[in-house]
Amino acid sequence: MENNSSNEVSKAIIMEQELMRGRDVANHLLEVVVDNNNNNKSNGSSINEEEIIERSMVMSFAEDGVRKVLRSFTNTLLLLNSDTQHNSFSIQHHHHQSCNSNKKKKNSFSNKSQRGCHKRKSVAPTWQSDSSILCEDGHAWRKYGQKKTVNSNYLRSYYKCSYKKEQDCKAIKHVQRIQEDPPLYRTSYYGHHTCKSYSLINNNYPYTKLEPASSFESSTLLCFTSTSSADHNTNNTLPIITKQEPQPFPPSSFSSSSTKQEPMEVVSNDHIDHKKSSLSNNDYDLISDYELYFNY
DNA sequence: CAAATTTGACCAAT
DNA sequence: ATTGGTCAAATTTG
Repeated sequence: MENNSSNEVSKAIIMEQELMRGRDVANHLLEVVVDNNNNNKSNGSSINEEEIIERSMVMSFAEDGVRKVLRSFTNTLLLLNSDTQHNSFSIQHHHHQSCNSNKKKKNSFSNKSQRGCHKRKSVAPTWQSDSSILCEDGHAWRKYGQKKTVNSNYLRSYYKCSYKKEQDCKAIKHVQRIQEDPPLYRTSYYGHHTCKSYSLINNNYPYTKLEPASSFESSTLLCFTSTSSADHNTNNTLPIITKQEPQPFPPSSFSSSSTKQEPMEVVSNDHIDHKKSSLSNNDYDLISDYELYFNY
């Protein structure tokens, strides 16, 4: 029995590692394909026209396919890492017209590196998901801003990959509450992770950790009444439990809404070593009652 | 003390 | 002029 459950645990860990490896490969492949596409466009070499057209069609198809594979990996990781109980959850993909999505290009202007000097991203997110909780997506994020948007009472929080500095990972996400009563949060992801990060299976202390929501909820309600003078502002912030887990590496915590996650060592490509069998011996309820919408 | 978050300033796009 | 996105100083966290 306990043997059985620890089997489940290590199986889940291995599954996740495999997924991450797949994701990394897909990421790499995507870079290659995109690079190739861009090069093809720019150099009008003197091959015959049909060949050019055909090749570009094939490459568009390839890029599209790689993106889909990448999304599948990402989504599966997300599911694997999210808490399962009682949470409605949906994922939506955005189909930007074929390949040439040159969303945020890098700072094409070297001139100034002043504050806030960046291009606005005017493109649909790579993908986004709505969830009744703020669930872990298996990546480490660093919050870098928060803003009230014009048509929402809730603040939008801005996160970038924690490894942006070290690994130049360009992944970004926005999180914003979009609904009050059945609380609903929308997380929009921009770009894919190119970092090697470690993600861990969620343990099973899941939902007990949601307490901050309570203060949030109540203050929101009181907002109209009267004496809740204290904080109007703060009740708009996301009830993120970001108090990130300080633990060094035992993969203990994956609280449902934490956005942080510690580094851990670097991925070893060739072998999966499970040093983590030390973690909780309970078995995990992986995905159970989700509503998932994969619209490919 | 370092590292993460908060918050207002700043900039580009609209 | 307004809005969304980012930076970085100040603050908090641990």
